[in-house]
Amino acid sequence: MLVAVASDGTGGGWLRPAGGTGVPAGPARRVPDLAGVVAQREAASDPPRWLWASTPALYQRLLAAGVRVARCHDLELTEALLLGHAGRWGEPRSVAAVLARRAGAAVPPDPPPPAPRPPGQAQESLFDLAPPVTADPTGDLLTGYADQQERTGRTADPGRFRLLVAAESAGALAAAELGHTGLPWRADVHDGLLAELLGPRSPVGGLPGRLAALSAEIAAALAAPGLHPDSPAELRRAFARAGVEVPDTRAWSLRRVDHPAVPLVLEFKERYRIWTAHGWTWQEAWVRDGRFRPEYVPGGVVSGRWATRGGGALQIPKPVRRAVVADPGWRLVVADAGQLEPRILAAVSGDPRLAAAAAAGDLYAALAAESFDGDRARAKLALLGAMYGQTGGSALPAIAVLRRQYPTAWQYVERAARTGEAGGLVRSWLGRTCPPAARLVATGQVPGELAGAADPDPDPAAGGPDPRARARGRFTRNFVIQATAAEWAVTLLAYLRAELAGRAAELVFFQHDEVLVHCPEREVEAVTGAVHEAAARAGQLLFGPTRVRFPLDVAAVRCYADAA
DNA sequence: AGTTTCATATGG
DNA sequence: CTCGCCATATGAAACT
Repeated sequence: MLVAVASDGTGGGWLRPAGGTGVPAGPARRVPDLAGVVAQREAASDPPRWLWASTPALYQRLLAAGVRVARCHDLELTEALLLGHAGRWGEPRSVAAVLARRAGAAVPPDPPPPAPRPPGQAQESLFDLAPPVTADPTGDLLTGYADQQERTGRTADPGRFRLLVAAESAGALAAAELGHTGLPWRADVHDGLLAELLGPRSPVGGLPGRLAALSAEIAAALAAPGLHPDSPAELRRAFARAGVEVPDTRAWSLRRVDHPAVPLVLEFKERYRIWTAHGWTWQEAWVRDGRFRPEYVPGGVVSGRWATRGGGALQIPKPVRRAVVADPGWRLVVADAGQLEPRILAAVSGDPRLAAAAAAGDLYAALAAESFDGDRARAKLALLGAMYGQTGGSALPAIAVLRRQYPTAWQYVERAARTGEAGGLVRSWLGRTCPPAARLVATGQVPGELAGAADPDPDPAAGGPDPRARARGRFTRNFVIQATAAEWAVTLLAYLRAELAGRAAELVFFQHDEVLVHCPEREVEAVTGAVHEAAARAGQLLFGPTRVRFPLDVAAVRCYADAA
């Protein structure tokens, strides 16, 4: 059962049941308490799949009212996937845009995405700002849904694309829930670690004590009074005057020179970074009531990975993770998928020898034993180099070994690379499509064929192919792996949130191939089992019977920093 | 003064 | 032989 649902902007809304193809099964019903009605239907024996325009626009209000749903169809996310599949990346995705395209009418642009919104400021939600809706939108929703069903049936692999749509929609639910729940964050522990790393906070907003002292020591070591070590240009000039020429002031460049200022600069950089990106100002903006609540954006990255809006949730420095602490009597179950991308390559390519290695707990070790004289590091570099399109460096001989011994896997990524170089589009396992090359979008010359469209602008210069085409080849080569890995991970998340429903355990963090569950100590065993089960089911759903395993490293800890 | 790009860090 | 993929965020530097 499908139920179209829309908010009226004042707490009420419309509901309209429909069949699986989007044909209405009755009239729309207007209710004054939308969250209450949705909660009732969710509690019934056969909760529907909710059809709505946008999960963030509607589900946040339901969550605020304490209501969760099991399944939805997010029309805008689905539209983005369908447009991408048709090579029409970036076109408007609203319900109005779907209907306009269907009718051959002028397509209205989408509203601009919201600015990053630290929870402290600007508490008004979309609903409070938007004018109340007076006309029933459920008819348009169902028309748009039916249109999407038809177009899904015409995709390259409708069965897989339906899985993609379901996974993307489930991911949107999980993302909203994760942002609502938040990551446990001990402000006092964070303060303590900032004091330890940075010293006392400056009352006038300047460098904190420890950084100011380091800055002075660096200036003295380089005989450059008043030096600002956070300025790359100043720092590089100061090193030059001290007789040390460096190409830039990156940490790895400085590490290669021998000068007493270098260790001081490296220490300064590390701590300065924490001060600016995850210091007191960040905490005041993003941590409330013991939780860090980032805003996740499912599908925000071209490869289908999630992004976040503000808060840097996906770049929390390792040392700062000490502030992520479970509540008393609770634990954090930290699960991350090891060696995910090479396992994905084994699964999608069907390379029998790589699949055999991917049946092992340590894929790289198995690969090394088979083909690299047991040299695990070399095996790893070869595989990563093949997936990233490495063309230089000391790993080239190892990459050549891989190419010879695992030809099916090699050809899979090589084919994706050549398609990209030629200006074509590639797809993930479930059918997420890469964006067209930028200049093709700009000129409207999107290739209609997926493979083999000629590059309209080949570089006439001698000495090799166009570097832009080469870069595009590396992008498409990696896209088919990274996008499929994202699909596997979000499928795991979808299964896991379903398995945790009804428990005290809560999903609190998700980062590409890693998931954190906060749960009472007594649930640790069940949660650990659930996450392993979710990983196994994700592999089966995507790839069916395969030797390839997707093992998880799971740790139950009090503090995030204690995992791995 | 406001906006864009660069350099550098973090994460996967 | 930091190289090859995907990102976000900050401050400095360089612009309009």
